Amino acid sequence: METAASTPVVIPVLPQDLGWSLGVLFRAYVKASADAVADIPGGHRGYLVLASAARRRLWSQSALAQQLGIDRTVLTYLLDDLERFGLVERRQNPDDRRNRQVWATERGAEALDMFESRLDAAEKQVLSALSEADRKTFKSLLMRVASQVNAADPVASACEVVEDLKG
Amino acid sequence: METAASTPVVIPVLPQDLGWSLGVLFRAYVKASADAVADIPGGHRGYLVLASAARRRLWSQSALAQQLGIDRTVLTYLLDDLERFGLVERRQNPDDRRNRQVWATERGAEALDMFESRLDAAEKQVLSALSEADRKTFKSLLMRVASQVNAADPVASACEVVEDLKG
DNA sequence: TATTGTTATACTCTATAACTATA
DNA sequence: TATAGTTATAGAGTATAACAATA
Repeated sequence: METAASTPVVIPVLPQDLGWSLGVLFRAYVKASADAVADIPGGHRGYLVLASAARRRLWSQSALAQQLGIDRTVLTYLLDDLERFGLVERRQNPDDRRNRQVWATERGAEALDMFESRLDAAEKQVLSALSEADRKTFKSLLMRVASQVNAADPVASACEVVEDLKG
Repeated sequence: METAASTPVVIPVLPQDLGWSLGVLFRAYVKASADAVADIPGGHRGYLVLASAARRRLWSQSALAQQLGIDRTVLTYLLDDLERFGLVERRQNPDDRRNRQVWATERGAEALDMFESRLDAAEKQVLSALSEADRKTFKSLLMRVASQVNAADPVASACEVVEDLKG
């Protein structure tokens, strides 16, 4: 063992890598929120489906799947579980009976409130390195980036979202 | 089909969710950088190993694995591929012959330069929603958060990293 | 013919456990 | 006994393809 006196404590080469930083933060958030969403099938992903369903039930399953960045076949299984738990339900769109809209049940809406307050705590824990002001700035910038990225995706362009809203 | 005049174009409920935003951005970055790291085994992950090896080769494999958020057994396969491509090599630590340090080869160091310049482009594309100033702010805040989160991880505390530096 | 959602299958990725060698 | 790394196996997660219903 040498003495550590001459060796730098931390050489932050990786944090400068956007992919590394995003990966670290994403994994940390998933881990920190695991308990918060333990009661819901599909974990954090299931929560996002529930949140989407509660806020607006105009999405078709395929649009929802792509918004969440998952395969539509995966969403089928996810919805099966969420429906079994009585949190959401599938209703046929009368205007286009091919697609089904995802609705939150009353019980689902109530559960959502609980999950959200729990997730707030997880979020604060993960972002605890930042001051309140910096945290707001960070979230605001992140939101802008994510929204643009999501809208720019060729599969789910803003146009298609509008189309979907009409359906 | 109704008229879209009365329906809002985008109802941003999901962007307020930290997990959703992080997931969207992370996936977008991975996708945007796919071409940039197509030549390197393990893709973006392989790049991170190479970057770590080139910058400092003091890490043991287990420390490296945890820094990257992957299992140590996964790193074994990753290193096998990187070594086969002649980008890195494993050297036994003379002070403790149980662990092996990961070094970048000369060829690996040269390749790294190329990958980095390519990745810069991917990064700018993904963050194109932000101005130059905002992008700097965002990256700075993200780095602070990721660094703290990574240091706070019980498995790889700052102390252990220092221990590792000595090895 | 094209699209939505479902089902069954196959594949990839990751973790678990057992093993070797060093300490 | 404990740890670093490897290997083989099993499992979870994901995508691919074929199908039925609807447009």
